[in-house]
Amino acid sequence: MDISHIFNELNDAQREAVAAQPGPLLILAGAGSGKTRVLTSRIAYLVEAHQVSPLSILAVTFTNKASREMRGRVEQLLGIPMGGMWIGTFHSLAHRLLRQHHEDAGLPPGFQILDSDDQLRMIKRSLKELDLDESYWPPKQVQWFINGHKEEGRRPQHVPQSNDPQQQTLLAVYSHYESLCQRFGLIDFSELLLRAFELLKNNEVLRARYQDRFQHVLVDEFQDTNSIQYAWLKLLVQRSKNLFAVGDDDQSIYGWRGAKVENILLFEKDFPDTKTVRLEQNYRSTTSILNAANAVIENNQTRLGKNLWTAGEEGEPVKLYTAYNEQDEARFVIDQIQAWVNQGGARSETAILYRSNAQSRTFEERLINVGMPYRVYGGLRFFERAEIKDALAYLRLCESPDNDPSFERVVNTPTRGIGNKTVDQVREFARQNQLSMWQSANQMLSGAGVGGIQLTNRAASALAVFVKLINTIKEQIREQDLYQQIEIMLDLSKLIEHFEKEKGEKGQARVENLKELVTAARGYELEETEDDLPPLTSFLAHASLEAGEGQAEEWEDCVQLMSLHTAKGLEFPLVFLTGLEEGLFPHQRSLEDGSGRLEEERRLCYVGMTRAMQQLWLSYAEVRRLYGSEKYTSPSRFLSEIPDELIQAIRPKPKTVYETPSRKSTWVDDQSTHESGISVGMAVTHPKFGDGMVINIEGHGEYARIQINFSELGSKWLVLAYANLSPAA
DNA sequence: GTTGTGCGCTTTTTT
DNA sequence: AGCGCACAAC
Repeated sequence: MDISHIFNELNDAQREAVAAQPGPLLILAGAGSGKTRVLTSRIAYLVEAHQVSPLSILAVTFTNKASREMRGRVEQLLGIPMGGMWIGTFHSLAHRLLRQHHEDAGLPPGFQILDSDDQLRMIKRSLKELDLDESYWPPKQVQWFINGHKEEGRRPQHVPQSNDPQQQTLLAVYSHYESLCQRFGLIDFSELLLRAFELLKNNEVLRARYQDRFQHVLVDEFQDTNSIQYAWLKLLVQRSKNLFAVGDDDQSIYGWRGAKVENILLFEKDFPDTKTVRLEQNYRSTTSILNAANAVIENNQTRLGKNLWTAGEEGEPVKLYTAYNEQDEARFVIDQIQAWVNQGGARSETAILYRSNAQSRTFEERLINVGMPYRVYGGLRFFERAEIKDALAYLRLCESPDNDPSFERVVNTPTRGIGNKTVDQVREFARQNQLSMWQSANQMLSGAGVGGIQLTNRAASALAVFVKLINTIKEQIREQDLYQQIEIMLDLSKLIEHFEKEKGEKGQARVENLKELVTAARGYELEETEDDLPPLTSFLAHASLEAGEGQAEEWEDCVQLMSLHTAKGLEFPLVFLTGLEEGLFPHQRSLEDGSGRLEEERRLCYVGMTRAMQQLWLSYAEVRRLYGSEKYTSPSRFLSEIPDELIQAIRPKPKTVYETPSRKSTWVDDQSTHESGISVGMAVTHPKFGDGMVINIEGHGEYARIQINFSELGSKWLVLAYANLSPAA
């Protein structure tokens, strides 16, 4: 079979990786080195050259988006649908395994997934039942504790004994939480992974079956795997040893949520005959950008070592703008984008990156001001919105009434006279009798006064209305199409009605979202799904595992705003890396709790810089308003790690002494006074544009251009000779 | 059951 | 500063 079409587009290192003999393979793929191409080509190669059946391939990614893209690209490469190939996120694959073998995994057939919100509620409930005060035991921290242990594969009984009373209490909550979940067949995200791991570990027959089936396992973003994910992979390839792992230690930025870069080192230890291939040729950035990024990452001590190079052109030097404050920073960045657009560039080719989401605001304000379209990534996604979660809770309750988080969520939404007191009583009754809340509600309504808990008449009748409502919905949606089921539920529950009453645009948006849910369901039904679950069950699982895109993607040409973490894996011709200030980036928190955190920040900086294809702008503000108060900043240490000759500093005013004392050579545009006597910082009047302040001067004599920030129009570049300026009164 | 007030916190994000 | 949350008053 002719497989040249797979190889044609690859360089030597890529080819070596793609065509390597089966066995453990570790691909260290630098930023922009064609990582995804290698991964997809490998799959295509296995199928075409080695006649490997798609059925025996398992490919794992971290996000649903990445899975979809990978499947699409493989299918494109092979020209055939790859329906039989298992490809998905760790969580979705684990879910699939658990659905198929729920009995072996000790789960009821209708087990439900808890998202982190639901998990938090469940933890709060555990705290309450154990009589622990939430202010001493912050639920978030308990959640962190529980997930941390699960991600390390530890059940409560595996956590090392400790005399620390605090540890013991946390452990007690962990145990209690676990028993609650088990009792009602609820599974949180980390549980999904842990259960799937234990399923294979403890069940020899199943383990053998999947080890035989998946002859080839491939993982993307291997540096982001946590302990349990790696353990699961190891178990799967125990026999075949055919694990193809692609990752980049320099792009490991999720250590704070349990990812273990060390897994890359362990890999070579766990599989002694591992073949390691380095992909070091970068196809994305100019030499200037790459050199600057390399200079930064070189400061990390714990690296496997890798040096990215490019055959591309040198390009423009990386530029640094020192802003007065965050507004000046925003103004400058957006002026540059404006200029880019004026030269024919697209807005969507530009990205503004920042360390923390709070920084987006200043940029947004400015963008709105100049009327430039933009899109902010991050924030609540579709399935995370309150109204959507309400609707899903109704559906879940109809599907599996013992789902307590859903019960609590909608028992009084819209309000129907079931207050806290009543809910507490139901919860307490459930606890005493080891029942779900749904079961409790039913029993309390029928068998009068069991267990000494007595509902008032009013509460009882309100609760009865709710129980009846759920039963009615259940009855009405039987035998209906998925989207009709949702429509019926929305109608009977009066959810739409409820949000319509909500004042303002917000209520309007919520109603829209609910209608969108119906549309989403319609679309979902048409897709072929990989499981053979009832549509509603399948849809609900899908909703838990995939949060959905931010906004419905308007394909308008707009500036992209996102955090550095979100930018990983993306690329843009023009990139602004903003807020390079000590305490902000690297973040204060990382500086405080040491142990490798700073190196992770540096990797984050590296990730940010390597997003840029043609031009990279760095910026920081000398004064930044944060949490209400103004703070004088000092430039990020990462800036001083870039050699002077690779960076060009541009400033709006004469440099002051205290910053970047090391960088003296290349102040290209620090010209602050023009021969005519006009200088930066001077207030001037323009006959047409009015009053403004000079913020930048470029060039000399009659060719000089001058940038003025007009009080009414914002900043503009003018040719000084024609500007006809006069000193402001 | 809804509405108002005061307090505390504030990195990054996926599933 | 701004938001979300918990509790108190209507």
